[in-house]
Amino acid sequence: MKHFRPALRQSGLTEQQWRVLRALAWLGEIEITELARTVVILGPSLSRILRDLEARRFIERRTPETDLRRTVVTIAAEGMKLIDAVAPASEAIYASIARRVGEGRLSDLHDMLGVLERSLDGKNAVRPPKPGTNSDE
Amino acid sequence: MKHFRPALRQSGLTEQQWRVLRALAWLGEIEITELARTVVILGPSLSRILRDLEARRFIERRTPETDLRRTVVTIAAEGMKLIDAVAPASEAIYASIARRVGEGRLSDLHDMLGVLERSLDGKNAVRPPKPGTNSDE
DNA sequence: CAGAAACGCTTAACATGTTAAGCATCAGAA
DNA sequence: TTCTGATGCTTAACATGTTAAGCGTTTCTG
Repeated sequence: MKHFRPALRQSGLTEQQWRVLRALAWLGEIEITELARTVVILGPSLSRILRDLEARRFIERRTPETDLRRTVVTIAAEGMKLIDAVAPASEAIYASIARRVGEGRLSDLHDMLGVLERSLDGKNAVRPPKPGTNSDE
Repeated sequence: MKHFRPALRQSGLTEQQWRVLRALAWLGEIEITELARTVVILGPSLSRILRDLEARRFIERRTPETDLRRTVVTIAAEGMKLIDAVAPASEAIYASIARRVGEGRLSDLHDMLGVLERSLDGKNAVRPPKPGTNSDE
C-alpha cells in the first residue's frame, strides 16, 4: 500500500521486495514455489525479484541434493539487517492505519476477503497473514 | 480480475482497456483527468492506455476551445461495437461470481472497502461502481 | 502587464503482473 | 531400463503501476 512506499524507498526497497524479505525472515528457509504461494506473487515475477535481491546479497539460494529442480531460499545477514532497520517504521505505519480504520474493521475485511477467495477458487487459496503484518491492499 | 481476462483477450482487450471503454460508454464524454479519477488509474498509465485505444480507433479526443490544456475523450463507434460484443460475456461472468460469493457479501465488501478508503484518505476518495459493473478486485 | 504558480497532459524509466515458452529434473508406467 | 508426463524454475515479451520530469496553457498576484 502506498502508505509504506516512501519509507521503503528510503531503504532502497520496493513493496514486493519488502514483502518477500519479510516472509523469508519469518519462515527461515523455503522453496521458491512455496514462497510464491505464501507471498502471493507469480513465479516469473518472484524469480525476477529474487534475482535482484540475490544480486544485492539480501538472500541466498541452495539446491537440495534430494531434488535438483528445487531451490531453497533464505534471507542473508545483510537482509536481516535491512529488515531490522525498516521494520519499526513499517509497523508504525501499519499501527497508524489500524487506528484510523479500526482493528475490528481490518479483521472483518480480512475475513471477508478470505471468504471471497475461497468462494471463487475453492482450493489453493492462500490467506495473507492476519493484521499485524504488512497487509496487501 | 482474472476471471474476465480470457474473455477479454479473445476480443483483444486488456482489463484496463475494457474498464476505460466501459466508463466512456457509460459517461459519454469526459476529460482525461476526470476519467483517471473515475476509473482509478494514474494519469501516466491512462495516457498510455488512451494512446493505444485511440490508435485502434476505439476512442476519440477533442480539445475544448475554452481550455487548451484539457482533452475530452469519447468512445468511438468502433468502441461501442466492441462494448456491445463483449458486455454479455462480461456480465455473465460477473453474475456467476455474484452467485458463488453472494450478492449480499459483495455489497458488504464493497461498503467495507469504501469505509477503508475514506478512513485512509478522507477526501478525494473515488468509489468504484456498485456491483453490477466490472468490480476492480 | 509581466511574471510566478498551478494545472492538464504526456513521456521516460523502472518495477511488477501476466502469459507463453523452454530447459533440467523427477516420478511413474510400460 | 527407457520413455512419457509432470514439476520447478527461469526468461521473454508485453501491459500497467509508479515516480519524476517536462511542456504548453491558464490563473493569480504584484
